[in-house]
Amino acid sequence: MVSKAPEISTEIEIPDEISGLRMTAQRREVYRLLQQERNHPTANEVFMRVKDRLPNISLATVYNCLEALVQHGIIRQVNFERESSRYCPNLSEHGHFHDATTGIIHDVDFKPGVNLADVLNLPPGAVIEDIEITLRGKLASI
Amino acid sequence: MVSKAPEISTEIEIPDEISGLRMTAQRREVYRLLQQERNHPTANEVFMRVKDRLPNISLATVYNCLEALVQHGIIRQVNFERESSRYCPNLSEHGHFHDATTGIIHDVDFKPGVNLADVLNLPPGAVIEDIEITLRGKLASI
DNA sequence: AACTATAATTGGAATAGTTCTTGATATCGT
DNA sequence: ACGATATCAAGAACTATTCCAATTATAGTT
Repeated sequence: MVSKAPEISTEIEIPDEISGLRMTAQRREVYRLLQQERNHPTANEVFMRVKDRLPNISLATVYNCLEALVQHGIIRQVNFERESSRYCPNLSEHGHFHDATTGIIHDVDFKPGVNLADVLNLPPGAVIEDIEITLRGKLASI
Repeated sequence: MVSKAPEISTEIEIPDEISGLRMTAQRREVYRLLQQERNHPTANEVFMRVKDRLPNISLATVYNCLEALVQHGIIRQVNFERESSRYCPNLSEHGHFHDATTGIIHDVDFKPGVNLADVLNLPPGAVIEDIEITLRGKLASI
């Protein structure tokens, strides 16, 4: 028996369980796709792309998987206005810049040491559980 | 002819035109309602309340009015996750804190002198046209 | 390995918010 | 008053998402 050559594939290994969520075949492929294509796809885009590997997967399952992954804090759901939700595997606290010209969504990180309470007049006693910062604009061609 | 006594009503006067948008009866009532009830109503809530004064107004018209007012920068549209859009006459740059316990939405102002670029690592060349900051959490009962 | 209880998946139907369409009505400029 | 244009009303249509019921897969147990 010949020993396997090391894989050249860039495929991302995904364990059997993440944060207490069992990785079924469907969840694994949905998550893998989000890791690979970091362009904030919609559920439907995920559905279409994941069909390459799981031809029988249904859109409902993609929604289920995305919801399970979001619930367990493995991915984040991102909303712009009332457009379809988009999904993103970047868990660090960050916002999004939506380039109106190209439609591309850029992650926007906080500068180090920034504290929201330094910036905003929060209502007294407010305990923040979730932050969503979305910017819309254009990238000036320099 | 007896001269009119000064009106006791708290009714808000609205001119015939705002920012180039002609104020029809429907737009006027929609706008007036938003000025009076600053609790970020949905289109449907606006619809139901505005019917007191314009019993024949349709939901489609409420949507049309809200859209026209938003387009002309007279009111702002506010979105939480994928819930129904809400509308708000507060034009100053501000965010929203959504209290998960009561469902109440609080306006959140920036502290004076704060500049977004000081806080976020924006993509180079980004020209921001619109900012949406939404916070979700709870108000600790003190 | 078979058995059972539980969880996940599927496909289609249902839902909800919003937009579109069409004909009627109001408004503006002449 | 008249024609051109804008707005409105009512309901149909659309779309993203959720729900539902039946099937399939999985994990734990014997």
